Amino acid sequence: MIKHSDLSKLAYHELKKRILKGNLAKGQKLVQEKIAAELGISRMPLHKALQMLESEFLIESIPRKGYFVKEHNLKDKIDAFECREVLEGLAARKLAKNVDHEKIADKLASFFKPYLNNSDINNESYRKADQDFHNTICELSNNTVLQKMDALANYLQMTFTYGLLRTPEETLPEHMEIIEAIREGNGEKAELLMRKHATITIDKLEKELKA
Amino acid sequence: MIKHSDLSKLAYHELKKRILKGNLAKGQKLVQEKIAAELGISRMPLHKALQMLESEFLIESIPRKGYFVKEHNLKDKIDAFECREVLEGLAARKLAKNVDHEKIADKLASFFKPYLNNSDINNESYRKADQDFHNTICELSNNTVLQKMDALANYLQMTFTYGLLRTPEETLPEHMEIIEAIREGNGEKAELLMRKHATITIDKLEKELKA
DNA sequence: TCCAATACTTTTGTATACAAAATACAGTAT
DNA sequence: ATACTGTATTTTGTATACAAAAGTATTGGA
Repeated sequence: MIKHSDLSKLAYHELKKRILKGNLAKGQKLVQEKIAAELGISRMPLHKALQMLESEFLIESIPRKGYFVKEHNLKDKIDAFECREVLEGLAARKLAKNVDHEKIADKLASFFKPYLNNSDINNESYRKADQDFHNTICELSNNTVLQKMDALANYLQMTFTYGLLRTPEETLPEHMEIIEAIREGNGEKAELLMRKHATITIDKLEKELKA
Repeated sequence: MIKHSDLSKLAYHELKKRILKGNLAKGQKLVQEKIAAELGISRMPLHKALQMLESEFLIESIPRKGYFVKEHNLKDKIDAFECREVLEGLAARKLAKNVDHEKIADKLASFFKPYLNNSDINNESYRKADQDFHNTICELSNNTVLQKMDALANYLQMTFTYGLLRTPEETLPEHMEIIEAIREGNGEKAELLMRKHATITIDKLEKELKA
């Protein structure tokens, strides 16, 4: 049990939290000296933290000007969701074709057990299960590039979307269908269902964009 | 010897070049002080460059140990290619559904004009056209997340694969088919063909993996 | 009053210095 | 000879200092 103080990681997590909580306004400039003083560290580890946040698209750097909190509009969310659609489709296909597809299906199903035959679903808790479901699918995909990419796309979408985009009543059956396709070992079906699952949400977002 | 304009960017490009050329062996440790002295800069801008390379999966950092040139095996290449398959499929679909799909098809076709009805194709030059084709598809997709992600996946694959994986005679007709689907405005067909195009290459890579 | 040129302040980019951890090494005990 | 241990060296992590660019305020002129 070795604790590395690692100031840059601490700064990274603190700033990430602030951006997500909305404590730092979109478009706001992040003055290095100011933040460093606020966090009680020097600019060097802070700089490392800022670069990590930049590679996650949370902030952006303009040379000789500084770092700015990125503004994410609906279009960006849709873009991220579109990528997630195809990436998680790929992940679902790979899981279904995995030799352990039945075990994997069991694990995925476990996230939703509490909500089956339940007429009064707690939104916040279901949201967590939904997140676990999508994350696990990519983690088990056995594709390292996919894991990193989906984390990004997923993240961009999650971060700036508070609450559920669709109701548990709507998405729960879709989730279970995907899980069953994986259990059957039907890769093409699993991919198709996963993509359909995402497409419905994208359509909803696009209607918002037009409105 | 480097002019004082943007030392970190210059260091980034220099190191990237060295890694790609293979001047830096895979797994090799990058001692900061040493490289900084070599490039004639301090550790601060070098550090920035190292972090940029890390976010591109070219090197990896182990806390308190240092940065190491990443080793990319065949499995990693296949992983990257699988992501590219679905991401560029998405891009092709979006292009076909774009109002300007005919113009886009013309632009894409222009890359391959010199090779049509040509029995003696120069491999190196065709490789460049192939790269342009794939890059342009993502650039025109009008999806910022896709653009960045595909650059990564594409990059990982390109970097460590010298030469063509399949012959021009084999891939040229596939490219033209994709372009025609885009010209027709048939998104589903364009996506399907693009994925098929990638899948054939993945199968080839997977056979190598087993051998 | 308005504009522009210039001085001043702030902020980023870069270099250097120092502390702490990791690594290499030598010497000792078994 | 080998394993262990304490010490020296190397290397990373962090802080501070300074130079250059960007931003802001001020002053002088029309």
